[in-house]
Amino acid sequence: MPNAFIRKLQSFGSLVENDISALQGLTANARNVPARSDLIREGDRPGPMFVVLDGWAQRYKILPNGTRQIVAFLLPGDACDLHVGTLAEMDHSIQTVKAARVATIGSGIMERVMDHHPNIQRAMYRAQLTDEGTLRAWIVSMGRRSSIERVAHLMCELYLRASRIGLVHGEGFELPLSQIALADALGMTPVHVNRVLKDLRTTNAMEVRRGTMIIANPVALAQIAGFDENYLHRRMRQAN
Amino acid sequence: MPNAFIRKLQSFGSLVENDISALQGLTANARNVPARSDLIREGDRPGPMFVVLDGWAQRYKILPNGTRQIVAFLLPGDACDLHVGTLAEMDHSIQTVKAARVATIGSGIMERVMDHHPNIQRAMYRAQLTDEGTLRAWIVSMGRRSSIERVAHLMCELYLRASRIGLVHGEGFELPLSQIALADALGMTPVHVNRVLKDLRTTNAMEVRRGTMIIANPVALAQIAGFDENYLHRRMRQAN
DNA sequence: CGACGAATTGATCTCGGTCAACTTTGGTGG
DNA sequence: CCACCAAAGTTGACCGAGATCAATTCGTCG
Repeated sequence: MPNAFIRKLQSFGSLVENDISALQGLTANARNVPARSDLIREGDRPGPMFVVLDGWAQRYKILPNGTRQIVAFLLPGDACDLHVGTLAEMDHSIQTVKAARVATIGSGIMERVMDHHPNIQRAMYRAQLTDEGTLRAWIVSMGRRSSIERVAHLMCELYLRASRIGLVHGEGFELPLSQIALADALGMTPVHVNRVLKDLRTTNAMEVRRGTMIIANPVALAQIAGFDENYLHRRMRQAN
Repeated sequence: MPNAFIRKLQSFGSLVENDISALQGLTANARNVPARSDLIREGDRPGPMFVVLDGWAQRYKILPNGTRQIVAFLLPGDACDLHVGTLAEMDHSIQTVKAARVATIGSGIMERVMDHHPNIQRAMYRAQLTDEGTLRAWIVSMGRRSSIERVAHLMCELYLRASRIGLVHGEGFELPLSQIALADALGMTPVHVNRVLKDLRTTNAMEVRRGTMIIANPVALAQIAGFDENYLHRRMRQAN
């Protein structure tokens, strides 16, 4: 079975045998990385591109006042584009959340492969657009949603993404995020995240137990999140 | 002189004569669009891709509760990628802010051109990555910056972007955004935007007069915004 | 067992939102 | 050229969602 990166790209456009073996070659050097290791740090010169084959990672930025903002979660199959030499230095860091398996693709190599494999090029471009959509959704959440809506929305997003890559088993999936991490992703304080989670738990919408998120009532959760009805149903159905 | 779109792509990688004439052909059908016209609406099927050649546009989303979140500003040269058929329907709308000149590139046509022009492909990909960086910066602002920092940061961003495309004249540049629009971009209320602008005005950092933003003290503004010192200096210098 | 990080809960505070009035600006038509 | 109108800007009074501060409790791992 092809790895998570290949599977993700395949979902964005058909790849031929030749494309797949190229990707296989690119990711052959995958290594295991322990939890909470920085793959690259803010200020570093953008180096290689990383691909998460297994486990979770996150992009984050530490502000001058010491607070942290997580800007994206990277699930298996996700690639960390590093501005491919456009920028002089990284404006944020990338770190594993839990133990992960990540492949490293030397800068320039990916571009060369894309030049020779239009299918890969196209799939990467589309993956990029999808990521952008996720970023926009985060901005909407942070700007105009209440804290409970924000939490619910992030959970819906993660649930959807997890289910697309086959990480949902039964009613739940592994959520290796502390309340501190959630707070830093949602622009809230850990204390308030805790209270909101309690709310969601007592209203039987969802629950996090020992690193596993359980969505007891997906419809209720999506309604709290303010998911567009149509959007929700289409996606939730196709996901299952 | 090539149009703003071509100039922007050139800044991301060299284009040959052949590439440029292809782009010229793509944007030959540019038309004038009055202010506040929707180019495409949430729920529409993603159609063509739009390129702003002159004027301002914005991406925004209206939430179920009626509030609006602006997710990006599009300046001359910026393209509105529309998920190229990945998504069944738009999850946000795109609208002109002021009278603008926009070219329409049929869906599929851009992909075909990119397949035949690797230089364009590469430049588009890099432009995409840059846009993503901007989105991440917005998330950081909304999550972890105070209202005055947020306002100052957005102003720094717009100033930088305007200066890169030659829109800064003397100490200021045209800012066709009402306080309502700023509020919707920053996740604040118009009332509070007004107060923050007053603050910035009385501390002589910056000022908006009749649609023109004047940065009296760029260093002070950047300090308020929490711009990374190095980042600031490098960029601000290269911009002038 | 001991210890440290994370989760939980209560008390209190504050930044920014809400509500409401009034002023300024810019555009339109008589 | 001015009267009028709508939209945007401005200001004050008050409120509340979420932050802050602080104290336990819980879980896990050496």
